[in-house]
Amino acid sequence: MSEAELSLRDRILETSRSILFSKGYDAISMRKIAGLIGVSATSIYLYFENKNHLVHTLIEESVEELSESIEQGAEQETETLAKFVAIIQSYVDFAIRNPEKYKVIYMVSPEAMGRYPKEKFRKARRGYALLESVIRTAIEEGLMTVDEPKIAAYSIWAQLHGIISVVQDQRLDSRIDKEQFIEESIELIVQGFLVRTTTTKEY
Amino acid sequence: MSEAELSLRDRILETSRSILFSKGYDAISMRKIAGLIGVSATSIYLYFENKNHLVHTLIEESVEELSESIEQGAEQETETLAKFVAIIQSYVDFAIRNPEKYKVIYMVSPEAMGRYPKEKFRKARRGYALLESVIRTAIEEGLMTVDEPKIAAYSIWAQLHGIISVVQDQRLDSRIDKEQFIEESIELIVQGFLVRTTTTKEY
DNA sequence: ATGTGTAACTTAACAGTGTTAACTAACTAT
DNA sequence: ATAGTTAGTTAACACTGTTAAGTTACACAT
Repeated sequence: MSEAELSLRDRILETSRSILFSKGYDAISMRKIAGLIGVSATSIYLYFENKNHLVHTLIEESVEELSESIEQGAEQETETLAKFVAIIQSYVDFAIRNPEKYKVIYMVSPEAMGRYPKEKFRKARRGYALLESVIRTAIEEGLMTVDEPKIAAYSIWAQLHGIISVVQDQRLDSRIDKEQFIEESIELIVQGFLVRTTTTKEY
Repeated sequence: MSEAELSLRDRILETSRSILFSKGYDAISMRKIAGLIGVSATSIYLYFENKNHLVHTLIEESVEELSESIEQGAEQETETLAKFVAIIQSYVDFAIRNPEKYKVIYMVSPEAMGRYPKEKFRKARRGYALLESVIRTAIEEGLMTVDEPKIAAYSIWAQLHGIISVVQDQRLDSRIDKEQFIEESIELIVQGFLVRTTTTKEY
């Protein structure tokens, strides 16, 4: 099957992704996508309920790629803490290497996506599930002490998301080196989890 | 000066804010704002360069309120670590109590805002500056060990932003209690900063 | 071979968006 | 009184997502 013989549905996705990555989310319009393919704008509605649904499909693709990245990163390590750090590093690396793909994932809020089938979200949860299980193992091995591993996993992810989005949205002070910021932030986040062999100062 | 005698500029801001807080960002349109005031949409352009500039003015208002909240929170405490935690707590409290105001602050990316005068950003930086100075004091007092206080301050803020935005964008697993999530996340973030009296496990 | 049905697409239109250019009415100072 | 400025207006352009109705082409059954 040659390039030109891709199904229209696939060509729509391909073109949307290309606009999204090159000109950003706001540049995506039904007429622009259709125009680039050489088809009428309304044809898109034969394959996608509406624009939201189309974008949602793009999100799924990126989520899948991110999940795979994390899984591959985790596989490289066997020791628990190394695995823990590898997952974190894989997440950040993916975001830095694929800023636009990362951006899509957090573009549409889940409120708007709520209507779509729930099994699609399970894919997205693979990363947390992996992180959560590593945290559970770390607790068993006495390397961490957290009340709720599920909460801890989501908290790590949220903190990382904060770091990444601040960098990608250009909210950082111009005097701060981005790479150094990310590196030191990961260090700080990881430190929050490691077990203390003696008590720390109380506040 | 009665309500009705507010300048048109003020009424535009007031109405925009009210639409923003009640119906969200997407619901703001020049025609809708103008319609509610009883004036033509183009009149808005007599006071604001464009929609972006109008929204930017709203952002400034919220940034100012947030900065004041943080300053007031910090004033309540004298001891360094207590001050440190108070700043963090004030930031989170403001976000939780004023979700819409918090949302505006991060609505428009600074790329689009770059053209506006730089002195407006100094206000926004008051919070970081305060946090940074507390961190410097904490280092002097031997309570923390961080390489770069400025980076540390921005990192904390980014991590907190991640936690808050994940909660507010409804990205949390429905089984997780939001309050517990925030509370434990703050604990984890703070822990990352406290000085260790002995070495922790290496990874 | 002819008619029926359907799939894949089109055109035209609606209601909305931000923004600009040109116009008008009212007030103010010379 | 006249000229200038201020504060607003209307009309229009070029977009946006989305819907309804129409068209074309092909597959299949009689």
